[in-house]
Amino acid sequence: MTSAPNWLSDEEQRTWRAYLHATRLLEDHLDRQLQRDAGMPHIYYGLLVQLSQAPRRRLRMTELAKNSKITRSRLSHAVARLENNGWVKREDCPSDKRGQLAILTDAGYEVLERTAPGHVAAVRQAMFDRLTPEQADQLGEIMRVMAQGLQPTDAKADLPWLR
Amino acid sequence: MTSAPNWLSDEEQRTWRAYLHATRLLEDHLDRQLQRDAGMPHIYYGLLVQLSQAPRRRLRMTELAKNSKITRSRLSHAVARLENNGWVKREDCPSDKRGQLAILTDAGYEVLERTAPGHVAAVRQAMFDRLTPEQADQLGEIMRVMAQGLQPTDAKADLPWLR
DNA sequence: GCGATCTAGTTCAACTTTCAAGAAGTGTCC
DNA sequence: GGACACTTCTTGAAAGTTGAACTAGATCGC
Repeated sequence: MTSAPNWLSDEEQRTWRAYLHATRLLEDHLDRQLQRDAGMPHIYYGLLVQLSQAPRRRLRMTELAKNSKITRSRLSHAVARLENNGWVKREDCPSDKRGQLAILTDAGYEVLERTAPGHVAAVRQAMFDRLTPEQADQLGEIMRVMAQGLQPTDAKADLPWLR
Repeated sequence: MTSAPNWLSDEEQRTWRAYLHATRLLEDHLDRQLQRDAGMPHIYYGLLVQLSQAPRRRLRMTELAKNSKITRSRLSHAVARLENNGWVKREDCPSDKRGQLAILTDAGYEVLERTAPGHVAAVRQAMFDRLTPEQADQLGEIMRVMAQGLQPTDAKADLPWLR
């Protein structure tokens, strides 16, 4: 990092600022919406959604963490809390004795059934209702590009000179 | 909410999922980058940036909270921590005895000088280097629309029938 | 088979965030 | 000027997150 800093242009700064504002406001908004209506933060709700879409409503912890882009530590705490609520239960993984399966309970499923419509409405109102179809497409493409670039790959894959 | 839920289309779901992934990965990435290089989370760093750009490097707490899209409570805690680090100091507001000014110290300014280039590089690498100029423009416009829709306005302004 | 190494998941302590409550100052209306 | 409502900011406790350390089981190399 010995070269002169490559500062953002005015336009880039405006975009970056808008990105920070929009993402922060939206996450706060959804956190409050779900805390009020479902009694849990947005990310916990997302865990239940993941489980509900998995075969037999169950996933290995690591799998669930990867899908949700959170650390295993955070997931451990989250699942412990959801288990306390009776919305998730754990089982030992039969094929790998280190493994744990997180399983969506019927009670958990019912919470989703009850709260999903309101949540979708909130997402729609904040995002899709305000964007033109073209903008929604653009956003999808942009977010895919960014997500791909940030994906934690095998460290080695990024360091070919070490192979 | 008595009508049938207006579920997201497949395409919308893909976009929403990509949005969640990208924003989560990026925020985590920047948090780690700044925790490592500057010893504070991204949002704290953003507070110092705000202050550095304000006249006389100072802002009223409420102003700073609004600019940064965080609650005043959160800001109180954050500034207390930054004050402990010696990067910010507080002063009473002369014109309003309830008010507090948060002021960037020289030490705080130096932290920014030292760490800003690396942070900008991280932002660039994660976002602007991966997007075409057209996409960057689109993203800016999209984020402005979303932020505007989520702006906590006067409650009354949203409820004209109550005026 | 066995030691070295790697992976899955949890736990602990330190830190951050949230929400509700409260202290203190301002503004308004009469 | 005094009651009332509102704003500013802080505090404290509960909840959530982080990163490192740890246990247990799997896997690799020989």
